[in-house]
Amino acid sequence: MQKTTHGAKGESVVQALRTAIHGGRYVPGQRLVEADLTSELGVSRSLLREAFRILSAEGLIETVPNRGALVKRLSRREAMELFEIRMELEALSARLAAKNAASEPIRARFEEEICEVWDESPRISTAAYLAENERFHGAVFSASGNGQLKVLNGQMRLSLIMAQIANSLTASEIGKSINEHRAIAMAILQGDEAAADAGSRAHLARARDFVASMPDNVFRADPKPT
Amino acid sequence: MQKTTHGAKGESVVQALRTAIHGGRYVPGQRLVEADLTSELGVSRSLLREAFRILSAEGLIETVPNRGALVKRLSRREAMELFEIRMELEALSARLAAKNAASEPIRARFEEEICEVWDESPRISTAAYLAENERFHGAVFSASGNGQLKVLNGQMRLSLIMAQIANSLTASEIGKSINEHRAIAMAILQGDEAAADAGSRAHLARARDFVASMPDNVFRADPKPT
DNA sequence: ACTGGCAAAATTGTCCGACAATATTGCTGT
DNA sequence: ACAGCAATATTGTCGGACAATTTTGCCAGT
Repeated sequence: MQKTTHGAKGESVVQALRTAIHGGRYVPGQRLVEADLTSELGVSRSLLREAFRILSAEGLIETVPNRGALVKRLSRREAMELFEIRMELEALSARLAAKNAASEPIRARFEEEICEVWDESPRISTAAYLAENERFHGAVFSASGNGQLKVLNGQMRLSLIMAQIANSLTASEIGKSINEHRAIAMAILQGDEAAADAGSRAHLARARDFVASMPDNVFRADPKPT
Repeated sequence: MQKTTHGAKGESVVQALRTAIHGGRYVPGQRLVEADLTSELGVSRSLLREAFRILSAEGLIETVPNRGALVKRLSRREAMELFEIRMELEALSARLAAKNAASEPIRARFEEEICEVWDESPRISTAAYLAENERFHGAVFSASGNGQLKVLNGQMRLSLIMAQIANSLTASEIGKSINEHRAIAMAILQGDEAAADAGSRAHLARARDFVASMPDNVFRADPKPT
């Protein structure tokens, strides 16, 4: 095993920060101080700042001039806008996946990635559900066969929304979500595009309404209240 | 007028590169050498590299380890995937815009931004059409009122696709495109969501088919032809 | 105690120079 | 025309430097 391939360090920094944010180790709104992170990650400011740019473009962090980077905290409006978009992208993805279900390798991969969905027992923890949720949606996007779509999915900041509302998730809500996952999975595996589309939209609509029902304090205050 | 607000230089570099690429001053596939650009733009390598990361995340350039940045050249597959997505996003955007047409300020702004579409005379040049095309689609996304959607639109790399096929554009194709723009604009202004949706899809489908008809050499060779 | 205000400390924006690793170019002899 | 190799160009990453700006901590005054 070689040292490092001269130029993979940058990517590893990005990855480290990404998983730290996804995993909730840095919470929305938290400030990311360069000096702290450079010593913590053992990289120079140059690399860290390049990583910030990448994460910023992904929407995971945001940078305020002269104040640096902070973990993005979505406003209610942004969250709703994202759901509006997500509904279309997920529906498209589900339709494509259903069409692709005829292809054996794609189908096999998909079935393996989502197998946990068939487990009807309650989930062990909220964190476990959040991870499963990301895996499920990721699997659908992968099965869609559209690489660009999968990239765009990464920009929908699912994990940020979840991090902001995680505390309010109830077992009942989680149960509903997983039941819907199951319905979508079945539709895809049966190659039923219309059902996959409708199931995805229903799933997203319910999730959207749930998020919409959250109190203001879980969201970043919207700019310009006149 | 003050010097600069301490920290706007980075953004200006990004903007300079962006417009240079959009405007075709750097062509797809062209390599972007750091040393050249730092002296040309008068900034340090640090800033230039940060700009590269941003542009890369936007999909305008791509970076190969140890070879640096080059203007992105889309493969046929990527272009088709983007059209598939764009069809959904534009249709959504058009529906939302149609719904918003009832709002006077939004409507006024939209009408102003797309006024050129009513001009039925042939366009002065391909470049003029390309600019008009971006303005039109941008206007629809703006009128949608969904900020995230507008951001996503920027990631669809319309300008890259156009740069790759610009030479093959005929006056007839341009005419068709603008007629479709007109139809979409009318549907939006009349608040006819269904027509706006259908018009957008038709427009995108035709554009997709046209791009699909291009010969292989305008695209980047696809990886893995086994 | 509380508050406004100011100086000190922390932090960011930007530049520069350095050096190893890798890629590209150009020469050499055949 | 060409394989091989050396010279050169370019990227990846680091560390330091310094001005502009923000944040913090302290103090006087009411």
